[in-house]
Amino acid sequence: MTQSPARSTIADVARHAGVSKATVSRFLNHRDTLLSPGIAGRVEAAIADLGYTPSPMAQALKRGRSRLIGLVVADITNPYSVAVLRGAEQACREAGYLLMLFNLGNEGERESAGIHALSSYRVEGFILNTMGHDAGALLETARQGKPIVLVDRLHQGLDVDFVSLDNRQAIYLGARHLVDAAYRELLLVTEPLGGVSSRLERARAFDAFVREHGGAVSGQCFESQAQGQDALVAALQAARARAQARSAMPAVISNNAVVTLRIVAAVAGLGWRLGRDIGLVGIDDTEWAPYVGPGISTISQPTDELGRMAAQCLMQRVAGSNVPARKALLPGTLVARGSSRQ
Amino acid sequence: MTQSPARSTIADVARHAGVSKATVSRFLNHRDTLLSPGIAGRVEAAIADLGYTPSPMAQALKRGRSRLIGLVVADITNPYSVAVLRGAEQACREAGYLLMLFNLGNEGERESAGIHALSSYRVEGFILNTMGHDAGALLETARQGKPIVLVDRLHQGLDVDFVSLDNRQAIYLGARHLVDAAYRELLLVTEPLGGVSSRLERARAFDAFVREHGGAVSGQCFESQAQGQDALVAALQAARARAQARSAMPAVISNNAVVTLRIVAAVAGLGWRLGRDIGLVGIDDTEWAPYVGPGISTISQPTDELGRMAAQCLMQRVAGSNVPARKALLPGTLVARGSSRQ
DNA sequence: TTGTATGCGTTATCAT
DNA sequence: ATGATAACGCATACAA
Repeated sequence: MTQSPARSTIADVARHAGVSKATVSRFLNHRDTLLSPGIAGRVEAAIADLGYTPSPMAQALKRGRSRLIGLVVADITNPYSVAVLRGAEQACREAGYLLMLFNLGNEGERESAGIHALSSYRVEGFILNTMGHDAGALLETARQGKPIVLVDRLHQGLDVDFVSLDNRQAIYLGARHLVDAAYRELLLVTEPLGGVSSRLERARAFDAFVREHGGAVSGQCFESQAQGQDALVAALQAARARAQARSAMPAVISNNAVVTLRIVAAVAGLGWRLGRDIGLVGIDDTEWAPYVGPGISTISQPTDELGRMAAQCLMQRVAGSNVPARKALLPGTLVARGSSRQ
Repeated sequence: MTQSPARSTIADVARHAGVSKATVSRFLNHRDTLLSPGIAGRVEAAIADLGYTPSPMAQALKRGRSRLIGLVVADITNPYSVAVLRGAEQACREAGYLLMLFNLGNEGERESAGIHALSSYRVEGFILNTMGHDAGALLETARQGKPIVLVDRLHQGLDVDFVSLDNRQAIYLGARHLVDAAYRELLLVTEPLGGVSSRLERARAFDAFVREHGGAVSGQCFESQAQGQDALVAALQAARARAQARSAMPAVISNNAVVTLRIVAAVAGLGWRLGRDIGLVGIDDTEWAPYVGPGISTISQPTDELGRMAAQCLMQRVAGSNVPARKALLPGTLVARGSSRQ
């Protein structure tokens, strides 16, 4: 493997074109304003000749701007995170930014480490989809004037842009759909609330929905943990018993795709059939939803939009905008399938 | 939002501790070898006081080492890519490297742009999971002495480290399992071969398997495209017809999770039942595999291992190792479920 | 319009 | 053992 010449620098170009480094730099940055016709051509040719590309590192050092955006996700394995990531990456790229990714792998304590690592690379802003269990590092970067956009999860005491599914609308959409399909005993299954804003909001919206429907509809909330399949099975059985006691039909609203699979497993274990013995609507529409059991009804999140919007909010801030913190709530859409047929 | 003081530099620390910049730098880099007891303490205190962190940008500029690894994936939406990414990120982080991600979004032509973008940030090496339709940029970076590790897909004319599922072993494992379950008419469904090494290898292994079994087992290969569901349905029907003509059972081997879902959809559309009317083993074990139909039998790839190994190979190269290009083939494991019960 | 000189935050080479 | 200084690649204030 022939070790080829190191990549050329602005000095090389200058020498090659017989001009000064400053001139080359000007050609790069102020081509239109300050430039002499003949020289410009020579510089351009030299750049092409040497295949010169500016070093973003050096530029960052000089300008204090890195054209880098930091993205911290709680768990890259979560399809939701990936979907958002996708949209965000696209928007950033189109704006000439590159994304630096930090995955917490569900170890929330590492959030601070992630922020610091990215921060040290002088990223110009952060997109965060984390639990927010580490307010310190965040407050610090916010105080340093680095823009932050929160996705899906709000963090306490942090007055920054926020992009999320309209949780209330989504829960109402799903619950109403179930009620319309004659289900009357509802169970919201969520991962442990644990102060996570989106989960709390959904739980609250669920309560509100049930309350608004007086005695006609009754509902409970169950916090499911990965290890606690037995408890989930029990909760399902209890819900069905309550329903049968008043000759009603039970149905479950699932808080995300991971929980949906847990419910599917529990239902299968009980020998029940979705849509016949128990209804189900899950938040997050996945590629497999149509093919599990009779098809899982879902509330689809506009994930690409969420990612794009997060990135765009951030770009505005990076560009200097100083408007008050915004909250962007995007609506979910219902995809009805067999699991909620009456 | 109070614009807090800019982050402190090595000069600040030096002033604070009443020493020279060089001394601080020494404390940071050669603490053990050259150091006076008292001074060290003062520097350490100053660093703690000011919350100083070195700027990787400046370090990169000076050292020519960025502690950055570039990861280019064909499609971040592909669960396989994500799984590998996960393993790679972890290994990199543990080695003190950060990952810069570039997603092609299935637009292969952007590969060159991605390589160049990352390259300009002076990443120290590349992990690539792409189609390799753009050999130019790759050859160039290889010639620049930047290590490259290919994951899953080999690129022509590029003699670099390669980490992948043992495709032959995986296909044989799946095919033998189906034959053991009394399926005799096999159909390999893959995305269009199009010169993608992993797909070609699997197709070849499949052919070899069929050949080795003489007339007892017969097999065909079908290239499925996203838009061509009808063609897939027809291929399935044809396979079943061939099977029935010799009173045998048909079964499908799917090349990856995306194709598996297409097959599931086609089978559902035909009103067939997996495991009864047609067998199925899919490469890639996903979270939903147990819950689709009677459960999808799969060949599970050691994705985390693949990612880790790719990263570790790269780290070795980055550290200067110059051993000949390696090929690491990791075995898949069979997860038998309802879709292949005889 | 172009060139010279300086500094961004580090590290390394010289001195001392 | 420590300090002054140059250099990494670039952009800019200033001088010409």
